[in-house]
Amino acid sequence: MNRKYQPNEFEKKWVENWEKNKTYKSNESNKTNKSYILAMFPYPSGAGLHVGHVRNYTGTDVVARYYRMNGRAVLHPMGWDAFGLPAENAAVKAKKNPMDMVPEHIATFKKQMKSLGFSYDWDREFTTTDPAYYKWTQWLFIQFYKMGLLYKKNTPINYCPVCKTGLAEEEVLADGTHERCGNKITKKDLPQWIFKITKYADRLLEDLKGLDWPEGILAMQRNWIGKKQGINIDYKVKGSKEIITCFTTRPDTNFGATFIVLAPEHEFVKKIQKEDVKKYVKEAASKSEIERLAEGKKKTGVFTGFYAINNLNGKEMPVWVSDFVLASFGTGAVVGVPGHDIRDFEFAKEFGIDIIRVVVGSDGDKSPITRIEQVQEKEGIMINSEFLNGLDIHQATKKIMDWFEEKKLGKRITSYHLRDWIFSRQRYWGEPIPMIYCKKCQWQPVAEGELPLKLPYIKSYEPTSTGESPLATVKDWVNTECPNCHGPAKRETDTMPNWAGSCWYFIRFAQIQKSNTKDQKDNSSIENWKLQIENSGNWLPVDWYLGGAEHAVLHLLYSRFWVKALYDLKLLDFKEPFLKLRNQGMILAEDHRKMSKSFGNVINPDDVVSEYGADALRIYEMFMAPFNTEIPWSTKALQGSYRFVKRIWELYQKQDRNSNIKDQKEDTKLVSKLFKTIKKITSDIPQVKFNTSIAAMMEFLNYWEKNPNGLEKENAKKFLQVLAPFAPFLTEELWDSFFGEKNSIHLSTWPKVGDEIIEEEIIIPVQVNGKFRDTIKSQKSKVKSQKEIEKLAFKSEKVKKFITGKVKKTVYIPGKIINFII
RNA sequence: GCCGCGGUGGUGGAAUGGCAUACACGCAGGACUUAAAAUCCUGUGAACGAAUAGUUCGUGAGCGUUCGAGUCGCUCCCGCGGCACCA
Repeated sequence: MNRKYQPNEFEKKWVENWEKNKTYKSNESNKTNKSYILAMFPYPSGAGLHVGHVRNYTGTDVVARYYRMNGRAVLHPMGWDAFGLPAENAAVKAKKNPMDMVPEHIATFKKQMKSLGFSYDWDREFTTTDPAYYKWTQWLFIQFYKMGLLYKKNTPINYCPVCKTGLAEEEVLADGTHERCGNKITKKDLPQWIFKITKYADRLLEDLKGLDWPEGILAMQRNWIGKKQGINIDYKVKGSKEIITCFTTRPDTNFGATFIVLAPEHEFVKKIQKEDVKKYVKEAASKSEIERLAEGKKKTGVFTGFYAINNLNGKEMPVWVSDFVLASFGTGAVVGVPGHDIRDFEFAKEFGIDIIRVVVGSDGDKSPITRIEQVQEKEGIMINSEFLNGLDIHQATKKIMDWFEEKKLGKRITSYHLRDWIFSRQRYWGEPIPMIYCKKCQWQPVAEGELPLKLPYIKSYEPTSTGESPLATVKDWVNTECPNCHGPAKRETDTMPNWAGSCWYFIRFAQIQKSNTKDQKDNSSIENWKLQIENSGNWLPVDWYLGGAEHAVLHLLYSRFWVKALYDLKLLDFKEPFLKLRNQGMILAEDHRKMSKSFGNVINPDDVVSEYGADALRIYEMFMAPFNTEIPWSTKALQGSYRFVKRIWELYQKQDRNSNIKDQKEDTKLVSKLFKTIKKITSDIPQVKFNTSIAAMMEFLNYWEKNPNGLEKENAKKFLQVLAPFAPFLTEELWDSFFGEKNSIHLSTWPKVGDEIIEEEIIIPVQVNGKFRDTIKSQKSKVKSQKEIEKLAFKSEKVKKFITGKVKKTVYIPGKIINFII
């Protein structure tokens, strides 16, 4: 009768049982009643599952279980993101081939995930390194190439000298280091496959409006896309046929323009034969971007000897060269307005260039600008600007843009911070790029029938310093024939970045259905793609996506881009991959540092499971803090969650399981409290408020323990049901062994509770002059009238002593509060 | 500098504009025990106070709106994250 709580005794049994019965198999869906609930799939590292993974996957699992019990068709799959630098670097370190190592890591991850009771439909599992998967990744690459979204170009790119590969802008952190390995990035000229993501900049920005994503992530994507409205203004150069075009967002200040600055890489600069200019350009080129930044903001520069003419007033503006102007932004040429731009001011001061005030700000200061504090970058009214005088800067901007465009001296331009996506990696462990180079026919895609283009198993896969991937040395792989003219040709030897596989994996989960893969042709072709989408059961797009915020401008941006391109190819009928996104916060170590092997502060979930059971770990991680909050681990607090789980177990053991419902007298207050708890959990889970769900259950348990037999059987079962998403093992065991239920609790129907049953005492605070003085009890269903409340309030000593004068006004909100103003 | 998020007990945190500090951890006292662990019970924002009487103060600071503000508005301060010689 009195079984002790020993989770290890039954957790394993249920893992096997759920697997055998395919309890979590995705059922048929239809568009109106489906929930595709997805956690960002992991890179299976050798370290095994981290407690941070457990937090993310438990939260996602709670949501999936909740919707499943609420009668929705749920797709909740899991797979492995195994290509890329981390896997390869780990393999190099372990002196193993990644192709051998990855399956071992996956086996560990999978075993750990199962022990934690995540309700995945394992029939849909796959790995991005499976040729059966990446043949489609390659096929998609070819479709994008054919639609003109990819081009190959020799260009200076960010290069990690330690990882020996080129990188995308998004992979370089603000401090100039590589986001994977933390080493400093350099620049290197390499021929690259480049994705025209900038073509989609506007749509990537616009469509953010319809997404239910955290504000911070939306802001980061908006910033990263960095859309700016401005104008390109053409300036004639005195004594030359050259025209210098400058991009500016502040043409309103153009009457204050006193100089022009060109980037050292600017085309016009290359034509200048002046010795000091050549010297300056050479020096600038030898400095890396990081060195330039390290020099601080002190302005350097050299005068070209040329003057440009300001179209507005004929003023001659000296043309300078300076490395503070970036060739990669705008036109690589800037018109200097030192009165109204801090950098321009610094430059003008440094080289004794004129400063003209053209805007008066809210401080009313009209005096000449001589100090940096006077530089007026903000709102204001135009002066010294002829036909703009008296306008505010926004009106002036519009007016002068119109003026420039009418005179054909300028053109409105939208600029973006977003750069095209560098897609080549000079590494072994990635999808081979399915392109062939023929001297006669140039670049040709691999024939669809040839896919997958398999990554050869090779011994020395370590990165090289030649600027080529190790595949370049595999001669019989490289040398091939041209798909077009059948002459001799060479394969592309660079591979795709680790983001490629994760760009569309959520689509694959929906496509794969074990039952039909055998009959269904899986060869990469448009027909098969469309067939698989048709047969995919309307799961797409993803309804709930949960994962870390670190992917804000990487995976999340790239996936959105691919989906939009696929929509344009009519290969998908939706434009956004992830409708709702939620981030989980990081779990720090107990010492408030990051968990790291080198600090020796890592918590292994396996150890926690074997000591406290999976349910206690799940409950703890959901209870420790709001889901998106960064929080240090606490073993003490974990023990508190363990006590909670154990007390539930023991409470059910105490109950008299043979008692008949009719014999038992229910404690109506307890039932009312239970229903209130159920209501709270029902509304909390979809809001990702797992911590307060558990607090509510704890509160209820504290109360229930005073009268263990106070609930009849059906109600005692309801408590288990709302606990089930959080503690799947314990609830299933009690459901089965205590209540003798034949079907899984996880497929049972979520308890419904109406308002009418919740009868409870409510407390009405009494305030005098807004200060709380006493309380009056009332019934929720029969709230007392103002007169009754007033009568009771005036009887209270606590209230009476503060009513020192006449009551001027009484504020009574029925059922809420009464406030006497004296 | 710009963008986003936050600041509540010793700690993690709770609170549709209406009893601030739920729930948990920790701590203190007690029960059980030869003892410890485990478990259970009680207490636990601060100040004054013998008090589990009572009063005052109290959600980063200051104003404001309101009968009433942790919550709404304004001005700051601090912390975290992202971006940045971006014209």
